[in-house]
Amino acid sequence: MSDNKMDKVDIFAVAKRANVSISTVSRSFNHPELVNPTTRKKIDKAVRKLGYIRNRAAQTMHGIRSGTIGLVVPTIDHAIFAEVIQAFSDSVDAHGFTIMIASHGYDLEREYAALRKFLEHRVDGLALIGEDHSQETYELIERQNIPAVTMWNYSETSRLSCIGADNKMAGVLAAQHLVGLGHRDIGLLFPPTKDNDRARHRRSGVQKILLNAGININPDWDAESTYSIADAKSAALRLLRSPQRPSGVLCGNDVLAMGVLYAAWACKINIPEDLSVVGIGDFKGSNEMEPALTTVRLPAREIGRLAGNYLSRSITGDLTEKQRVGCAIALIERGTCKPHFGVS
Amino acid sequence: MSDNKMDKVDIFAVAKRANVSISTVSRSFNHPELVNPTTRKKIDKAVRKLGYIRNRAAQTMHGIRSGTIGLVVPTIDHAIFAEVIQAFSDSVDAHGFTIMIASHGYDLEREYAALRKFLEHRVDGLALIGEDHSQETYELIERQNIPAVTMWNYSETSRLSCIGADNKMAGVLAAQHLVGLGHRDIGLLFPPTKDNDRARHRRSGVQKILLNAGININPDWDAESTYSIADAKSAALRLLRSPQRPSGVLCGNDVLAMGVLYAAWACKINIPEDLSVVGIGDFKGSNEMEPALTTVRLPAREIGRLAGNYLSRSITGDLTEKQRVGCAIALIERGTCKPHFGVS
DNA sequence: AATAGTAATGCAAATGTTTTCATAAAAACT
DNA sequence: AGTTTTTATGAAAACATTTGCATTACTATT
Repeated sequence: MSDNKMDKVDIFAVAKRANVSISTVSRSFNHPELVNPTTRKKIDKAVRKLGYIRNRAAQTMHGIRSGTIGLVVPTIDHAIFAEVIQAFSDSVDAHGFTIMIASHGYDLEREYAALRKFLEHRVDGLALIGEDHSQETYELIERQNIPAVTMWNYSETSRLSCIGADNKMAGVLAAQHLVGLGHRDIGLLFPPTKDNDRARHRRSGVQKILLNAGININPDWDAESTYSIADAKSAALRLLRSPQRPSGVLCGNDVLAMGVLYAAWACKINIPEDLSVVGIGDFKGSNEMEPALTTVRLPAREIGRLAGNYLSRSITGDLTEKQRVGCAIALIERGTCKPHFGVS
Repeated sequence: MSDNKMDKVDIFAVAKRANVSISTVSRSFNHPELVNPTTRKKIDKAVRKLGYIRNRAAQTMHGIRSGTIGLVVPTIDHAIFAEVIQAFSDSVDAHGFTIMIASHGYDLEREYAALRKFLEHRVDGLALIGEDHSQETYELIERQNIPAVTMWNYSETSRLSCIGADNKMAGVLAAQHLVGLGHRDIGLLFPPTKDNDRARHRRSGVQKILLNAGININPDWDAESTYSIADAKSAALRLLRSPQRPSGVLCGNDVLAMGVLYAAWACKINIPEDLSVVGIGDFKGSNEMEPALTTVRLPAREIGRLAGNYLSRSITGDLTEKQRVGCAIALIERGTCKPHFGVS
């Protein structure tokens, strides 16, 4: 056998086969310009023959970066997080980093545990979602000497670097649109706001506008749903079947809005003639629905990309300051809203 | 300052502060029963005071497992992969492993590169999607001494362990259903099948049934679309606007089917009265559509969970043999199909 | 031809752990 | 009280690399 896969193949094996010292082998990887091209060729050949793969753990022990970034999200299985993860991943991948990922299911204790594990692996940077984290988590991150960034949230006073959008403003825009169209009987469909600053801020934006307009929310029309179409649809069904139903519904995000659309069809309620619906997020597919969903656009891919870049560049030392980026958001008028002139 | 965050805090720092040797510190982590409870307390206190976090890289160098698993998927931002990733993640997380993730965008060279990186990090196991991989990739994996599993595909003769479903059968079930309802003018909407065994096998199952039934596919009705609602909708729009349109459409997966549904609504074609649609996958939300989507159920979460368990247990040594698991699939009749009795 | 400079390589220390082996102290037996 | 056993701890080697320093062998300069 030419390749004896049983013997461990480390840098010594390569050195032996190429008839050089391990220093030379190491150098030919890390500073190829310092080694004679002929020698380099011998080494490359030995490497290929033996199937040698460098041991990053050993490098990391030297204080060399691990080349990994830790990413913790509430859940992966989420249209919106999947999109941001993808963009983030593409971005850090381009810089040569490898992602470690974990999801905590909106449990901040699990989030803390995941971060600890990442730190044991000596990740070079950390990325999180939103600004709701345990005190312990914040302290843990600040104690380390590595960059960290949160995505989706934006605030001038955030404790960590953030790249996101003003969620309160998103709620404001959504509510203003519906109110501006003359709606006063407005239903709400939001996710639970505990440990979820994005949902909480959106909701508070909505409430501010409704308050200003002198509209108060009928408790029957104040629905809650987890992020799941099935859940959203059944919550919306209850809402739409209440004695009198609202003329418009504001949703915490597009998936919930989709649930409302389905529920409306199931009840033979026409959209937008009989009911106006506004989402938040502008997920993939929201533009393709029939009618297309009116929503507030939050640029998921841009956020992921910018965060990935920021983190990568902070790690390599190109960037040193904390950064707070608020991406532009805008109401996208499509087909799910109509002016309302009914009796109030 | 009590916590001098500037000095590097390693096991020596802890030992010094607790007035013991590093051996004792190490032991108190790995074999706590061997160290005096009083000493242990001192050590714990020093650990907390210093914010010490163990260095997994150093442990890994010792031949101790890295505690990581590498997962490569075509894309993360995909309803179906997101679901399988989530289930896989939850499952390996329960076993204490951390996931490294990468996506290759259906480019097998990038897949190979991602696997190499994982191996540099000395992952304890590998998970991939499907059976279409480069020769190099297979050889790379087989050369290593770690377990690997592929998800979504199933075959008695797969080169690696697999946990998935018989995709050809999925195509067969979908086609049989439509043919069984009397449809003979059948359109197809499939993703590109290059380097995608799942799509290819589904399609071949469909073709087998259509051939048996003496139906051949009108080239105008043989549409292709990437996995994106926008793409699927516009492809479906072209299909439905062709001179004569089919009475039924078979789709490579549920997202494409959703595109067809949207396209149909846009064309004022009633479903299922004027057009029958069958998907494959039974994604989250497929049951909530109006009408609910008739599809072939593939158990994404189960696949992810089983694969995670299999890999974890193979790593810890509980399991040693290669495994090939075919999960049950079934046609789920819902609201998007109707018998067809028109002229053929 | 002698000297200085440069290119290529090797030696050995360092990195942060775990673990084996040795040793000391304490506890349990006669 | 002396011996054996048990418990608790430390010293040092091992893990797979990188890198500063030393050394050797060329090449160019006087």
